[in-house]
Amino acid sequence: MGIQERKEREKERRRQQIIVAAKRVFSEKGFNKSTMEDIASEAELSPGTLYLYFKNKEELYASLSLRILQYLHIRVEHVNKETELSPEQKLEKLIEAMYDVYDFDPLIIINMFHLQSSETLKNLSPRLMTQIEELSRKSIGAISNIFREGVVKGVFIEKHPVALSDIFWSLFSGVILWEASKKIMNEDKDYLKKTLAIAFEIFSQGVKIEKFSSK
Amino acid sequence: MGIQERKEREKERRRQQIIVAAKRVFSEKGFNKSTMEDIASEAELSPGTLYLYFKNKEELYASLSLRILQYLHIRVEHVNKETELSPEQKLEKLIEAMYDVYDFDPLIIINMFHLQSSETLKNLSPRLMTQIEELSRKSIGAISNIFREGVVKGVFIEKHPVALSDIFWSLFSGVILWEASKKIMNEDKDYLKKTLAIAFEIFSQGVKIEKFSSK
Amino acid sequence: MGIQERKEREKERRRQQIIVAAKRVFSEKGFNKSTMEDIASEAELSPGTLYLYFKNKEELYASLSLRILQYLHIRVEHVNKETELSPEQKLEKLIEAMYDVYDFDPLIIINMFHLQSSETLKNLSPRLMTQIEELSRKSIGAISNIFREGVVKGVFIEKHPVALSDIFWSLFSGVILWEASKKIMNEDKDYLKKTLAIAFEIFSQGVKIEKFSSK
Amino acid sequence: MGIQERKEREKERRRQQIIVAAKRVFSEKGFNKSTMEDIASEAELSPGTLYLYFKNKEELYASLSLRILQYLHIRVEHVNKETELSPEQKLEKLIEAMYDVYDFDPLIIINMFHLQSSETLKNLSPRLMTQIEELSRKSIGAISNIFREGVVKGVFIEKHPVALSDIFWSLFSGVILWEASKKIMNEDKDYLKKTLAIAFEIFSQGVKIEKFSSK
DNA sequence: GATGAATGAGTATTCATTCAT
DNA sequence: TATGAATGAATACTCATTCAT
Repeated sequence: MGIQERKEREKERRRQQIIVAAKRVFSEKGFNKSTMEDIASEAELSPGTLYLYFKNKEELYASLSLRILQYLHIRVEHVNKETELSPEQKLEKLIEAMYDVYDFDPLIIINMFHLQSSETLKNLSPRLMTQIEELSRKSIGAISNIFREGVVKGVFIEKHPVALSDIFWSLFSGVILWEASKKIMNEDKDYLKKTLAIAFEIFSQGVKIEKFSSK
Repeated sequence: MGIQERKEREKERRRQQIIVAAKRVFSEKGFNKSTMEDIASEAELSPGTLYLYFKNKEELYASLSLRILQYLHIRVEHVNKETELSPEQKLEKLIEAMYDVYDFDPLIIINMFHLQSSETLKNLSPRLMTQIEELSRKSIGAISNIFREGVVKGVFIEKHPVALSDIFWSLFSGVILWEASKKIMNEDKDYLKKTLAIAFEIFSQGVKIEKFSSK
Repeated sequence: MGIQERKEREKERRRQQIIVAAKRVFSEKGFNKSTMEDIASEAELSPGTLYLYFKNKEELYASLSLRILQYLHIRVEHVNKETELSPEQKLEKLIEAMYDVYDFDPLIIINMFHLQSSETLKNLSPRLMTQIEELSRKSIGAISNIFREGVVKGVFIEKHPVALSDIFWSLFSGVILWEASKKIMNEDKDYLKKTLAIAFEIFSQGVKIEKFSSK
Repeated sequence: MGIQERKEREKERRRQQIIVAAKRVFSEKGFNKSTMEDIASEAELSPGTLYLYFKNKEELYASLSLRILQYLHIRVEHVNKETELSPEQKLEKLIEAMYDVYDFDPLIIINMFHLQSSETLKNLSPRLMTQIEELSRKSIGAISNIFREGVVKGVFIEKHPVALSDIFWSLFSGVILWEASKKIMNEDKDYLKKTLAIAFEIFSQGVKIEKFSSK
C-alpha cells in the first residue's frame, strides 16, 4: 500500500542520512576516535536513534563498506558483460571503473581493511556478513574473469590468472593508500589520478604478452 | 665514562626489550585492542616502567616504525651504493631488499599507515618525529635514485621518475595488505613471496624501455 | 449512559489485557529486566498505548499487586464471615484460601515486597496508593480477626493476637520464597503444596492452646 | 615474607572497605538503583578502583552474601558440634544463632534471594560460585542435622526431616521480610526480635512430638 | 630506577517516556 | 484513541597515565 511504501522509503532515507554523517565523521577521525555521539550530532539525531537503524558501531561502519562494494560490483559487472570488447579494451574500461569507485568513496581501502579484523566480524549480523561476502566474491570474480579471458586469448601473460587480478587490486589499493598517507588525498585529486594512471599503464604494459614475445 | 656508558647500554637494552614485547602484542591485537598492561606483562615489567622509556602509547608504537625504517634505510642505501650494477640489476637487488624488509617486520605497512594519522602525530615528541621524517625521506630518496638513474640511462621509461618509485612502493604495500586481508600473512609466507615476485616481475616488465621501443 | 458505559467497559478490557501481558513478562524476567516494549509487544499494542492506561512502569507493576490483593481480600473476608465455624475450622479454611491466592498469582510475595520500596512508592499515584493500602489493611485485619477470635475463645495461645497473624503470613511468604529460590516453583507445584501443608500444620499445632495446657 | 604479607593484608583491608561501603549503599537503594559511582564515592575511592577488587557489580553484591554465609556457617556448625545438648536445647541454640546472623546483616534474606537469579549467576566467577554453593550446602546440612537428630531421638515429629529445616528457614526469612516490608527493620529491632521469638516458639511447640502423643 | 595501585575521563548502549501524526 | 519513531539521560566498565613508596 501507499502508506506502507512511504514509510519504507522514509526509513531508508534515515538510514542514508546516518550513513552519510557516519562517513564524514569516520573519514575525519577514523573508527576508534569517532564516537556515536559525534555521528549522531553530525546527523542531527540523538544517539539512541542510531541504534534504531544499526545494531552497533561496527555494523554502522560496515554498512559504509557495503555501499562501496555495491557500487564496485555494479561497475565491474558492467565491464565484464561487454562481450564485444577485446581484453585490452576491457582492461581500459576496468581502470576507468576503478577511478570512479575511488571517486565514489576514497576510504574504500581503509574500510575494506577494517572489515577483515576478527573483532569486527564478531559484531556483525549474519545478514550483513552474507551480503558483504557475496558482493566481494562476485566483484573479485568479475575482475578475475577479465584477466582470465585475456590469458586465454593470448593477450596477457599467464602468471596464474588469479594472481593478475590480485595484483591489479593490490596496485589500486597500494596507490590509494600511498596517496592517502601523503595526505594529498583530498587536496589534490589530480595527482592521485595521474599516479593511478601511470601505475595502471605500467601494469598494462607488464601484463601484455607481446612484451615477452618481443624478447 | 665507563659507568655512564654501561648505564646507557643498560637503558638501551630495556628499550629493546619493551619494543620486542610491544611488537608481539601489537601484531596480535592491533593498536587499539592492545593495552599498556598487555605489553608490560609481555615484557615482564610493570606498566609504570614503560613510561620511563616511552612518552606514551603512540610513541611506543611509533618506535616500532622507526626500527623498520632504520632497517629499510640501511638496505636501500646499500643497493644504491653499488655503483657497478646496471639499473636492471639494481632493481633486482631492490626487490630482494624489500623481501627482507617484509621479513624483518610484516607489519611494516600497517605501522607506516598508522603513523600518518594526525592523532598519532600530535602525540609524538619532536625528536622522534624528526628521526622518522629523516629516515623516510632518505629511504624514499634512495629508491627514487635507482629509478632516476634507470631513466637517465634509457633503461626505464620516463614517466615522472618520482612516480616510478611511488608506484614501486605502492605495489609492495598493496600486495602485503592484500595478503594480510586474506589472513594468509602468517600461515603461508610462500604464497606472499610468489605473489610479490609476480607483481615485481610485471612491474619490471612494465617499466623497461625496450617494450616501448619494440612497438 | 449506554455509549459512555460501553467506552468505560472497553477501557477496562484494555487495562486487563495489558495487566495480563505485564504479568507474563514480569514473572519471566523480573521488574528490571522487563522493558515496556516487551510488555507492549506481549499485549500486541504499541509502547505509547501503555501510557494511556498506566502512568508509568512502576504503576503498571503495582497494578498487578492490586489485583492479587483484591483476590486475597475477597477470600479472607469470606472465611471471616462464616460465623458458624470454630476458630480451628476457620484456620483450616484460611489455609485453603492461601493456597488459592498463591495459585492465582505465584509472584504474590515478590510483588508485595517490591511494592514497599520507597522508590516505587514515590512513583505511584495517590489513588492507587490508597487502594492498595486499604486492601492490605482490610485483609490483614480479617486474618487478625480469625486469630483474635481463637484467642478469645481459648483455642489459640495468647501471644499478641496480632503477632499470630503476622507469623502466619510470614510463614506463608517464607515458604513460597524458599521454594522460589529452589526454582521448584514452576516445575513442581506439588512439592510446594506439600511443604506449605506441613508448615501450616506445624503452625496450627503450635498455636493450639491444648499444647500448652497438656504440659 | 613480611612485605608480601603486609601487602596481602592491605589488599584485604581495601576489599573490606569496599564491601562495607557497598553494603551501606545497596541496603539503602537496592541493587539496581545503586550505581558503582555511589559505592565508589561512599568508599572514598574512584570507580576504577572497585574493579581492581571485584570483577563487576554482580560479583561485588554477591560478595556481601558470601560474608553472611560465612558467618551463618560458623554459627550453625558450632551449634551442631555441641554433642552433649539435647535436640530441644540445640534448637534453642540454633534460634539464638539465627538472631545473631540477622544482627550481623539484616539484608541476609534479600541478598540470598537476589543471588538466585539466573542473570546474577551468569556474571559470577566460578571461584565465587563454588564458595557460595559450598557454604550454602554445608549450612543447610548442619541445620538439617539438628532436626534429623531430633526426629531420630523421638523428640520432633517426623514430617520429612528435611522439610523441618526448610520450614524453619522459611519462617526465619518470612518474618524478616515481613518486618522489612513494614520498614520497622531499622527503627525497631526489638519488635522484630519479639516477633521472631514468638514465631520460633510456635514452631518449637509445633514440632515437638509430645503434642501428638498427648492426643 | 622500578613498581603497581589508584585514578577518572571517556563511551557504547539501553530503555522509560514523549509527542507529532 | 493509538501509534511508534525519536529522544537523551543514565551507567557499567576500560585503560592510559600518574605518583607515592
